[in-house]
This record gives sequence, structure tokens and C-alpha cells, in this order.
Amino acid sequence: MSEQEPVPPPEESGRESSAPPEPGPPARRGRGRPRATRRRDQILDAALAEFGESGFQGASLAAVARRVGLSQQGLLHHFPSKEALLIAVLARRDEVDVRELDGLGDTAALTGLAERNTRRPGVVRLHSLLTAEGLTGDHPASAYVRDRYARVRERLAHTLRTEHGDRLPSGATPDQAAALLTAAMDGLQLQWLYDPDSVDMPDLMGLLTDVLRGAAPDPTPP
Amino acid sequence: MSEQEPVPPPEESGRESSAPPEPGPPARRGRGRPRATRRRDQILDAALAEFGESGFQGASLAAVARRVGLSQQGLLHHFPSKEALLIAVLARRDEVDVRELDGLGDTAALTGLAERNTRRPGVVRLHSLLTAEGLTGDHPASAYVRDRYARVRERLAHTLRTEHGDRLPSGATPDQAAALLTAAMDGLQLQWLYDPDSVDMPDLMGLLTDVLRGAAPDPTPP
DNA sequence: TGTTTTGCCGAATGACCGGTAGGTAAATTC
DNA sequence: GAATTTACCTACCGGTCATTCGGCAAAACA
Repeated sequence: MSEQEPVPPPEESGRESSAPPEPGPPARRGRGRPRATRRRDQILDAALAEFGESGFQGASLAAVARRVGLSQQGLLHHFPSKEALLIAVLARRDEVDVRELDGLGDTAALTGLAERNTRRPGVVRLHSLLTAEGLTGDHPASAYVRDRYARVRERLAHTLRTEHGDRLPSGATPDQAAALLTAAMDGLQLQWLYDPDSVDMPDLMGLLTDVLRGAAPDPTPP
Repeated sequence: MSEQEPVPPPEESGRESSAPPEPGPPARRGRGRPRATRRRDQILDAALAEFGESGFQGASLAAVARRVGLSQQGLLHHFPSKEALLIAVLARRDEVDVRELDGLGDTAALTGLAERNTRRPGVVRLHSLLTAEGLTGDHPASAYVRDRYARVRERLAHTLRTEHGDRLPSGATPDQAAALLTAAMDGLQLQWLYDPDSVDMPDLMGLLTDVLRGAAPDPTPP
């Protein structure tokens, strides 16, 4: 008899923690999820957390398994390989991501996104880590990141174009502004992760959008 | 007799390739560098390139050694450990960095820095990779990155303050602008590394500085 | 010339890692 | 209640990695 130590619950889930249960495959049995899927979700939560802390390369399957109170091979029963596990994590992340992207209908929504990110450092870490790791040759996250950049910039540029036409009041084109806003978001996340107190992400994102839209400076003197 | 294959010369050195030889310890012998130091520099060049391609965690000592036509143990004769090697790379990088930081006397210099970075993707990759890796617990680059952020932001804020006082025409404070400029630089580098053609770093950094300084939009219509 | 130092390599070590094979017990299905 | 599927484990394997040890030849030095 080996006692297992299923380590405390994960800090944040891939599915938005407070999101209403999706109207997909109907919940079977008394318990919430369709039996088999629950463990999978637990594992994905653990993987998200572990990859977020150590990166994909840095994390070991054993470490992920330990988080759910499983042996490494028990974990491999649910996901055939480490890479498959990452893919699954990203796929689930993608659902949320698409929803968030759709939410960027106006530029102010970026500030809201920044604020929400403040409350889920694990996800932000995962994103930052994978974006960098994806640069190294044939990393499983490369395509994901590249694709994500394209979508985000495109979506943002589209929004800006509908709001301001082919040139913002500041003189920037929608494409330029999109690239800058995306870059600022990523860069601020890094600074914030290193020193949360010195960087106010929502505030700075709001400032940048205002400035790019050519808003007049705040009339109230300091 | 085992033929070695010392792989072609590195694309870029840690010391600025065209910088004048430093007036430090006098060059001994006919050849340029003081005998022993030359191999060390070769190794550091190789390590910079390798770490830039695979990251610190992802790179192996053997791979670095191969680049200089050395065995892994031969390399360890010059640097006692992998970590020591990274530290040495960063220390050498620091010299250049300080010089570049001093060059940021006016905001326009940022555009110049972006342009120079376009010509040394290896260094940019190293920087991006290590910044992310440094987030993972007790990484040898953590302190370096944290410290670097502090210095860069401080230096930038100082420059902005001398140029514009306590508030830029755009309404941003020097500290805010410094954080945003730093973030944009980092973020643009990532986007640029993923897709060099779609992102014009110098152009966008120039645009951002202009916008933050509250410059009027370019009067010439598209 | 003899001695020491330097530069380097071959071999070995121990840790860890991802992944495979085979088995077992419980749950599910019939 | 029998058959099958699912969930998971123990044991194992081949590979890579950083690091250590001991030795050897060339260079530097005396």
C-alpha cells in the first residue's frame, strides 16, 4: 500500500474557472463531467501549471504526474507523449483564446484583458515561456505561437480599422498599431512577471491605446 | 588521428565585431590576443550562438564544444561548469550592454538600437530566450535579467525626464513611457524573430517614441 | 635541460528523462 | 455473471546530460 499525495488543487484551470459549463457532450452520471474526461482535465490543469513554472523543456512528465497523484506511466496512459500533452494543453487554451480574441471588438477591451491576466500568472507565464521556447528549432509550440501572433495582430488591426479607418489620429496605421499593442502586451507581461509591483499592465495598456488613438493628454495636472 | 571539424566562424561576436581593440592588458606575441584568452573568446562566441539557438536549458555543452572543435571535457577545462559558461557569456555581453545603455542619451537612439539589433539575430534570440528562461525557478540568468530591466527602465526614464520633465506631451510620465518602450522593444523582437518580414522594428520603435512624445502625425497622406 | 604549467582528451559515473512492455484490478458492458 | 474495456502500476530500456578522474603531450619557464 503506497500512500499517495495528490498535492493541493491547481491555482487556475485552462477553462475559465468561473465560466458556465459548456453545452457540449451532456454530463453523464451524478458527478459533473463525463467520467473519463475528468482525469484528463485534472492532468491538463497540472500540465498547464507545471509548464508554466518550468517551461516545456524544463518540465518533466514525472513532475506533472506527481501533481495529480499519478505515476509517470499512469499519465502516459492518458496522453501518449509529452508533446501530445502540450498540444492538448494548447488546444484547450485555444478555446479560451478565441473567445478572448472575439472580445477585442473595441480597443478598450485590451485593458480588460490585461487586467484579467493580472489574476492568472500561471497562464501568463505559460504564454511567455512558450513564446520564447517556440523560437528554438522544431519546438512543438512553434506553429501555435506563430499562428497566434498572426491571428492577434490581424484581429487587432481589423478592430482598429473599423474604429479609425486606414490611419489612426496618432498617424499610425492599423497594422503598425496592432503590432505595437501586441508587442507591448507581451513585453509588459515579462516585466510584470519579474516584478509585479513595478508594472501596472492595465494602466499602461490603457495609456498606450489612448496615445495611439491620439487622445489628448489628461488635463488634470499632477 | 581523428580529424576534427571546427565548424565555420560564428556569425557574431559578443564584443562588437568592429569595435576597436580595448586598451586593457597589452597584446602579447604576434597574434592579436594574449594567447590563452583567444580560445576563451572563441568558446564564448560559440556559447552565445548555441544558447541563442537552443536556449540555456536546451543547449548542451557538447554542442558548444563541437562548435569550437573541442571535446566536451576540453571545454570544461576553460569553464568549470555550464552555469559558469553562461555567466561568462553574460558578463561579456554586459560590457556591450552598458555601452549601448550609455548611448541612449536621447530617445531617438532607441530606433538606432532597434536597427542594429536587426543585424544580429543571434544576440536578440539569446536575449529573448534568456529573459523567458529566467522566469523559471533559480535559473542562473534570473538575476541578470531582473537587474537589466531595472537599469534599462531607469536609464530610459532618466533620459525622458531630461528631455520632457515630469510629463511627456502625450501625458505619459517618464516611468510609464520607459516601461512601454522597453516592453515594445522586447515584444517586437519576439514578433520579428518569428517573422522578420512582417515587423519593422526600427520603424515601429520610431513611431512609438514619436507618439509618446506627442509628435504631430505625419502630414503627408498615404 | 629539466621542471612545471597549460590545454586537452578518453573513459567512466550517476542522475534523469521520455517511452515501451506486460501485467492487474476495477469498472463497464453484454 | 462473463467478457471486455479502462485506468493504472512495476519493471525496464536506451539515451543524454553535466561532471569527475587520470593521463598525456606540447608549451613555457628555469
